[in-house]
Amino acid sequence: MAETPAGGESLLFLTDENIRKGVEAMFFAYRGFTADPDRILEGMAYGRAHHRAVHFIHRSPGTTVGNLLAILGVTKQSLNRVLRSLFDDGLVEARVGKKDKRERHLYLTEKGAALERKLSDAQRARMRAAYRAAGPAAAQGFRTVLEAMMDPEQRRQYLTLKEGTA
Amino acid sequence: MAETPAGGESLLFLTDENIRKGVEAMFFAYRGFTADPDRILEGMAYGRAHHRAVHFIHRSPGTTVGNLLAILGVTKQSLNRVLRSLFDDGLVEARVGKKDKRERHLYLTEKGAALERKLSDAQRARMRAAYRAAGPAAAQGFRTVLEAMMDPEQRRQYLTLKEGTA
DNA sequence: TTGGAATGTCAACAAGACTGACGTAAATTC
DNA sequence: GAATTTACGTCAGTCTTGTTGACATTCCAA
Repeated sequence: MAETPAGGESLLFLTDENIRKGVEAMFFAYRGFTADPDRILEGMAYGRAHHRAVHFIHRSPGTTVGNLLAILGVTKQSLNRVLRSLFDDGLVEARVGKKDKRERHLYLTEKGAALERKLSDAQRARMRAAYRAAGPAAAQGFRTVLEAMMDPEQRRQYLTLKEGTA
Repeated sequence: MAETPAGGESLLFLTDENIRKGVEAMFFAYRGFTADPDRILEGMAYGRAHHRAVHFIHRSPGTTVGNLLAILGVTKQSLNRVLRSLFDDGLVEARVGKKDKRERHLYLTEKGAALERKLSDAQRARMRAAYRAAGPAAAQGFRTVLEAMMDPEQRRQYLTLKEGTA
């Protein structure tokens, strides 16, 4: 067995054991990640699906239904159910496209923006606490690994978003 | 506005913008994280819930139903549905406790272990590729942030598992 | 003008979670 | 030894979020 290579590049961090720990960390952390918004939403007539829709509409105001479909990776029937309730409750409004009148551009209303703020404040508070506790280098590593874990298509969308509104 | 503090401890990585990127990275990465096992399971009569059960039974052979309940954070009715199908298909077996005969200790059969291997190999392959691409320091940071993001109770369970079978 | 794209909608269904209620056996406590 | 609590199973019903399939509308583009 080789000792830790002197020239850096130790691959000891790639053991099955170490990888499994990463898998379990991801499982437990995701529960924490969604816990706060879930708590806020329970009792309201909304769930995680509404949170996601509201998040990405906030993120990319004027996005189309089709675009949102691609980002969320669900069927239009599924998204439509969510959007309809958001329309009905006056959280989201759709404006017919100027160039292409088939498209609906989606925007948050004041009420929708308020909910979005409430949800993302809660979620960000936890993420910020974790970043602060772990430090800048760890936070950077965290993002690097997550980006490497995405499917290429998801990564493309993530990066597009990242640059988009910035 | 202050410039970057010279004495280290820059808190610039805690901006809303940076935190939001972390949130979105988590969202997209989790899709990748579950994609491979999901693909394997689709078509079989199983889903993500079965994967989780099989994973933790493999991880802690002889664990009790109540313990599994606590780890997975679901109701007994929900878990029971999953366990029943795993029993029926001969992937998991339950042995009555020796000391406390109310308890059922859960074990994977050969067949169950084979499925577990198939699923976790796929999931680990992705995690390993991400680790390799990101490097050891990033991998360490990744775990640190994830641990800081868990609820205290989840973290306790995660750490117990970590030390448990090692 | 016609084909295909973008969208909406109806219906049916499945997985996976939930609550509530009830039952049984075994352990623990009084 | 009786009463209570614990661990587990199960029946029944509900909710959210996802799925397919089918069909209509609108409208851009070749």
